[in-house]
Amino acid sequence: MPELPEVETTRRGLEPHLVGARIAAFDVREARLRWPVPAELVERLVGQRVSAIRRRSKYLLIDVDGGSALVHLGMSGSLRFDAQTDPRRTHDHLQLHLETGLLLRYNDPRRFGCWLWQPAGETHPLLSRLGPEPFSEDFDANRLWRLSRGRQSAVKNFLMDPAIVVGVGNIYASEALFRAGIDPRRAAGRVALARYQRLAEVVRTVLGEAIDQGGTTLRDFLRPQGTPGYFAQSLNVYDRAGAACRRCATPIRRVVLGQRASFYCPQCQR
DNA sequence: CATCGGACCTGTTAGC
DNA sequence: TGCTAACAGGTCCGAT
Repeated sequence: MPELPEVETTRRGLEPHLVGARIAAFDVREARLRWPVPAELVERLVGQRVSAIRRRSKYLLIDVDGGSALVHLGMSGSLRFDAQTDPRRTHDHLQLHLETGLLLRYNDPRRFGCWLWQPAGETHPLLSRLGPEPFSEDFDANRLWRLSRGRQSAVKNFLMDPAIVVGVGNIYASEALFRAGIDPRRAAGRVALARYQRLAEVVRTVLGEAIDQGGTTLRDFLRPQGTPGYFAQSLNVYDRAGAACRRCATPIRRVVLGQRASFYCPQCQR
């Protein structure tokens, strides 16, 4: 489900009620996530006060003394604030009881997400090989151009490679390539520098606009307070196969690249 | 190295 | 109405 804008939206929704709160209890109802939830995580979190919540790529880091909970939402994970009296729902696998009385619940039907422990001062192996954040200075056209030379794989797959740049998932890769006018099937090594210039810009603007809109709610994404995101109404190509291009009215096409559905306008994207 | 396919899971929907 | 197959916002890992 979540790409960078949805994770950032989640982070912003958690921040006001989570930072400064002490964790009174941490219930693991189902430890079988992508990797088993380690017992150490429970020991490390209970009794601690949350000092910050950060995001790196699509991971959330909940900081306490001694380290951080490293949280990934996978395809179907979500975090939600509940009152103590709200009943647990199906797939509510974890719950943090805050001393304020709020309950932070982690729901994840497919269990592709993870909750792990990262000791202070260490970088978890999952984070160690990630490329730059899209809003950082390290992400620019030169990087895209340099790293793509000789690459035969589709530029869409290249853009979704977290070693190149983090946070661009299936929705926003299609959307960015539409805005840049680049055919998603084009070999990454056959995209010129000037076009990567445009791509780097629109990756930032599309992600930024999506964050401003609270993310994209296609089926079930909700913010921690229960409200949907509104970026779905701004999508130009994603999930619009057969519909008219908003720019030229040509029917949007769907193709599969790297086993993922990809959408583009055959007229606007070359 | 780059690239590909399979793996991990459950829920929803389209199609017969 | 019921069954089945395809598909879903991620990404790691092993084989080639």
